[in-house]
Amino acid sequence: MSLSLEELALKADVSKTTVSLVLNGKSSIYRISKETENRILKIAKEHNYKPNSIARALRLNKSLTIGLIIPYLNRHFGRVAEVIEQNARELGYQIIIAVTQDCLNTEHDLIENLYERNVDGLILATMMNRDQFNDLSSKIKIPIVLVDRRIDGDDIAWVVSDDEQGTYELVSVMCQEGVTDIYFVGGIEKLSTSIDRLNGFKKALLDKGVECNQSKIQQIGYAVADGYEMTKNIIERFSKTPEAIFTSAITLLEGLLQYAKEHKPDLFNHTRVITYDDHPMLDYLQPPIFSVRQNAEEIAKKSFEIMHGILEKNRSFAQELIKPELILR
Amino acid sequence: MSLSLEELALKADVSKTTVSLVLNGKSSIYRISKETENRILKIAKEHNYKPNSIARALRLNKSLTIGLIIPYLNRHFGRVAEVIEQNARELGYQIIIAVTQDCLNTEHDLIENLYERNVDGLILATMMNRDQFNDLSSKIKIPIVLVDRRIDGDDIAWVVSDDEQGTYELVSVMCQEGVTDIYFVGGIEKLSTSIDRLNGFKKALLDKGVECNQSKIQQIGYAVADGYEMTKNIIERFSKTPEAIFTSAITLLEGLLQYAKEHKPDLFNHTRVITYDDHPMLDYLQPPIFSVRQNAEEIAKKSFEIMHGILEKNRSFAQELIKPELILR
DNA sequence: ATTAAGGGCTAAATCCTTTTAGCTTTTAAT
DNA sequence: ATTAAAAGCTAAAAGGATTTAGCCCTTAAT
Repeated sequence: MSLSLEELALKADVSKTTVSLVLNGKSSIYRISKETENRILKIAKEHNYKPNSIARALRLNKSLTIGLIIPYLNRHFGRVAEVIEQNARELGYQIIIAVTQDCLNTEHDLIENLYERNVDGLILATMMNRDQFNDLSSKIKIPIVLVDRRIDGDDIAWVVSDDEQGTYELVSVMCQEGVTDIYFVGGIEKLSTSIDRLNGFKKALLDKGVECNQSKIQQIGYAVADGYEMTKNIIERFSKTPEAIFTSAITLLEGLLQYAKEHKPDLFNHTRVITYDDHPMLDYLQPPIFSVRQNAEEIAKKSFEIMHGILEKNRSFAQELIKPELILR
Repeated sequence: MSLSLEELALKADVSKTTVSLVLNGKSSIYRISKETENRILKIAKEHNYKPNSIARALRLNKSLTIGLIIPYLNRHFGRVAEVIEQNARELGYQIIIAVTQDCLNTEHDLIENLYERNVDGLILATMMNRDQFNDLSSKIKIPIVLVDRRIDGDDIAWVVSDDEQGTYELVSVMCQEGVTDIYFVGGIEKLSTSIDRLNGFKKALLDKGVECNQSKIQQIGYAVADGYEMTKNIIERFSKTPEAIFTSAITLLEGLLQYAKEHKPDLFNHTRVITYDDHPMLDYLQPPIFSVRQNAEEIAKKSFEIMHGILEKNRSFAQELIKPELILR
């Protein structure tokens, strides 16, 4: 294992140039004879030659490595990461992974760090706004594909779930059942996921002729504790128990469930709960909680596809809205 | 950004050797004058110089990169990966991640691949047996730390949850309540996780004077479908409904729940269910399902710690059994 | 017989750092 | 005044691959 071009050249009694040319399929361009070519290929195979990837990266300024920066490796992003890795591997790329914990500074540090470490591209679930992103783009000369959270812009590549449509459809189901007194338990306000889900939410209500009351909308963050807090606010602030609550992430649903268990065990007697994000365990909760399942596999596949297109087929940026799936129980 | 040693040298009007020596803190060893040193440091700072990590890796034969190979990026391994990444980052290492889907061939390919890509070490949730591992070790000249699944051997580094003890304690709780007719729904038979959990299971029963009937033990695999299958077998083969079922992973519990929902909605009326692995949603299932929570954070922390010790403090291998936590609801 | 074209291969530069061995100049000691 | 030691720095090699420019030899053409 791990012998060098030079050693191969010695064994084949040719120069390392020749070996390199042959192994890179340039025999005919450089008129290496069939005989020499076969000899070299045979010896390379016998010794299971693999080019030293570091030396290659140095020379070619190309590391076949993609940086993946996401907030957490939770169920959703874990699945996204898993599928990105598999797709990447098939095309010879490796994935360097790093988690931000939804901290903007950490995100910046990580981007800089991976950039300096010569990744060929970055796939990013970002917290940046448009200005911050543009700043970054001007400094960084490698392709960036946003995943899960988009930033508007004509030349920004992204792949996200169709959050607005998904939420719209889910909330519409409630509306069609005549339930329109729905509370919105939201995440980090400025992220596209929040904005889009809130828009879908409002649109569904408007379609039923209901103007959404601002007091029914809360947005703190995506942590479990935030879900707990927002549920608490809803239950304690209003005398009337809500007809329904929409949590815009599974973590927020967890927070809601926790609050309900501790302080409002009869919540489900009066209140329907629906949520963005699906989870298999929801199948076993009583009463049934309707949900929207994001297609993590498709999101992952497309985002690497776009990256690969930019890196190797000089395609330019692309944007993809992935259809989520309504799960009614 | 990204200017080279040579360019810095030009600006500082010294050789690149001098710049390199200064930036690597070897000024005094090589008697570089304070004045020159400061000048170089200042210029380097002004231009935010960062050494090209690829060139560095080539020269030093050290990439500051660790390969992490795990079966899936599910909740457990996702958390492990997340914490490993954070710990690694603090010490200047990057994590290259790859998933095997519990396929031994994939695992082999990945190990070879990462090894050729010059990772400094491997953290591995392996499917290999001892012979396969020894074979590998002789070929591969970088440190390996096993995580989650151990292989017996005096010189093999591993960090795993104390599966035997955890299962023992959990099953003992049932026994103390007088429930000893317990069925074992297991995973991939040859893995240490399965072996240890089964041992803990048997030991708990033996302590109560109950010899475990082989027919109550099933081991297919860790997939949800396997859990479904094993539950089906238990329910359909035996006329008497079991007093209790132990699932040895959360995925197997999911399979059980699915089967129960479809074919045996009254399962919980007669049967207690306990499981290895915890999950927040379990808090909201009725009736309560007792569980064993693995300390993913500690597992992750220790495994990187051992790796780091081997790489930088020439410590040798180490083995750590991490205490899990009983969760009684 | 000379030139041109083509066939078959390679030397050397390049990517950027790190590190060894050693050069030149100054200072101190005898 | 000579030698030895110290101070301050650098040339060049090494690490392993890729690629450009070009060498040498044979064959064909004029």
